[in-house]
Amino acid sequence: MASGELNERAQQLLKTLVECYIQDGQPVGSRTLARHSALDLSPATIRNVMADLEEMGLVSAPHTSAGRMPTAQGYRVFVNSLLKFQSLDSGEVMKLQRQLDPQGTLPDLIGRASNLLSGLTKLAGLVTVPRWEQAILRHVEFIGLSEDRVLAIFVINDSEVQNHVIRTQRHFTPSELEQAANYLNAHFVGKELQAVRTGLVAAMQDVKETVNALMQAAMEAAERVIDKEQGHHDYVLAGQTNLMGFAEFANLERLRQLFDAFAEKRDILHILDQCLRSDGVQIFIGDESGYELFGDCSVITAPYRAEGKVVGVLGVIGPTRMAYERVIPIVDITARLLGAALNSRG
Amino acid sequence: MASGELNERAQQLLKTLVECYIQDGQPVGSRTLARHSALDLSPATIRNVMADLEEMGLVSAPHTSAGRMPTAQGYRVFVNSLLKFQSLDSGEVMKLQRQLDPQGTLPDLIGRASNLLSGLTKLAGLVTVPRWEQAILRHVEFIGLSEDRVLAIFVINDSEVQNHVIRTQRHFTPSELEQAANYLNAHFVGKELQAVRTGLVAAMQDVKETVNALMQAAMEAAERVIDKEQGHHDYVLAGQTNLMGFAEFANLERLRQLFDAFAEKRDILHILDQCLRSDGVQIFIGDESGYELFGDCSVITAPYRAEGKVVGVLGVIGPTRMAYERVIPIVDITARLLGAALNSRG
DNA sequence: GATTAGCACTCCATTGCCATGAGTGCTAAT
DNA sequence: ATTAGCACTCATGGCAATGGAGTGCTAATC
Repeated sequence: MASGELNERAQQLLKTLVECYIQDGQPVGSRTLARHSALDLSPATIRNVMADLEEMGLVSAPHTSAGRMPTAQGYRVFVNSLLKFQSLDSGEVMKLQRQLDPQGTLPDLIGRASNLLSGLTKLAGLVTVPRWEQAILRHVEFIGLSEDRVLAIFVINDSEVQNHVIRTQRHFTPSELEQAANYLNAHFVGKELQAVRTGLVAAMQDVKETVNALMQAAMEAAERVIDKEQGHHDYVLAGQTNLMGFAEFANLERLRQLFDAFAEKRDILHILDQCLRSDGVQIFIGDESGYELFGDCSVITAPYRAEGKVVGVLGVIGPTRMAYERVIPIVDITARLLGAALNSRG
Repeated sequence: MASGELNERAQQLLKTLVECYIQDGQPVGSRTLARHSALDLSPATIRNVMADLEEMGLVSAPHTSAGRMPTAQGYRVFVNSLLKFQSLDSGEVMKLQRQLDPQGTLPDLIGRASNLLSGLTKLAGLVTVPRWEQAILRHVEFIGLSEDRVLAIFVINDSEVQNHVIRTQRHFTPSELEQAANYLNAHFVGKELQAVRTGLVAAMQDVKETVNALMQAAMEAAERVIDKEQGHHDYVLAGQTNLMGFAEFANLERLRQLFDAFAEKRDILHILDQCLRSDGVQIFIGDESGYELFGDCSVITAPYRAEGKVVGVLGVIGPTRMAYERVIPIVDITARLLGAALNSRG
């Protein structure tokens, strides 16, 4: 057979091979394949096809006399063109919707989403904390705490509140603080945070000397707010213990690396970030993510939106040997429902 | 030998037995014990003593022809009366102090403490989020968000801010909101949160009808704040992966139960809560905590204070076979230093 | 009377061995 | 092109033999 293309039959066989392997995690031999594929072929024929698939790098055998298992590349072909999604039954969708009702705090909602993902898929769930691209200042407030400490409260977008303690050079009276807050509210409410910063720099030159020191401090606080708003990537993980069930991670050292990566967050966030730009379900199989660390893992992600804009990513991580046809729709719909929940908090 | 008391020699032997076992995790035999104990005794004599210790339930042998290992009770005697703490070298203390400088946000500080604990002990670190017993209202602020949503901001104690979105029956104008906030600030600032609640109930009857609906909503928000303030136990965990190194947890099922307990938080918090009332380092060995789940774990905790009052607990969790003489002082000093850091945040 | 040497005994862990069975590749027949 | 047949490979599990670490007991010793 030409090494370039996969004929109908080879595809069918690869499909059932992957399915079998996903189901019970053991190399599948020609006889099993013969029984499970709808095709009416003898094991011997199948062995020939397998040899071809192996040459193409889609399957491999752990040793001479074992069956074949799919390679990362094999999985890739499988999900790209052979997979038929399983649509969720409406009961499950209802349950999802119920669990994702928009009540409660934002972190709570995010946590529930992550739990849902892990619960439904029996894998580890990941949901990034949403980040609105444009952060619009709604309100500023200063409250004196002690001699030299002022609490600055920034209300951003719809209901996000950030507060920072500012250390000031001298004491400010309540009326001074109010005056400063009024000034800022009058000039900057409704503006984008970045604009606030640049605006503040300009304003510094006009405003009377008395409050200048405070303004300076406020600006620092604003920068911190911007930093947090833009740089503060974070995600919520759930069900990591689900991963311990899989034979793939029976090796404690392996498991430890994975869990360390979860705690370290950097690498995971890097992967998730890449998905912010895509606009549908994305699938990383094996080390396609670029990290050897995730060697025999797959990551399925989908961005979620609020008011039409992508504000975060959610997904699951598990062994490459996962039930893609089930997991992918779950990730997809969870992203939609989380988006809907965010909108209806509006 | 009488089964009641431990003579000098038996104590000494128990001590070295525990030390040896802690060091390399394997049942220690009479010969090894003879070599490591300062006493000049033959293995045969030691075997006799061991038989006594076994009868008392302080040591046990996994099978006939193996050495002895300490039971939970044996560990208990060890830490209660045989253990000599190892004082930390000043370099380590300096490092601790440096890492725990009071800069940054509160959650950040807590996180660093937890990391330090896990880093120094190579176990899992636990730090509860501090909870000030008295929550004094410093400031209230209402900000209109949309037709029927108002953001309520409560500043509590020194620099803690809580915010809640309230759904209201009708729209409130900014001046109405300001009026309501002024009223609350005038009457309740400086009061304890509980007092605010009862005060609000009383006030509801006086205040004019117009803002009544808002007040009602505010009261709900206040209750939520109180709930969160009082009921919102939480802790920060670090270095859980350290536990994977220990042979005690080589069993994946065992490890999973443990990690699930970390994620579930309930049981862990329950244990930590018990330590709030004690006032020094506390040690749970094996299932002394009351949870079978922590069968071969020990938990070492110490409460930490701010302004003289206990506000939280920190500690570590690891296998019973841990280096108590090193871990205990570390937990102790970390609690002190965290307290100091909290105080100097002013 | 306490301590110790000596000895028989127990039990675990390791090793080597063999049988089994699942599965392959190849070749020749269909 | 497909398939039956066959020799070959390799992982796995059971089994017995072996070695070693350590014990308990008894009798000798200090």
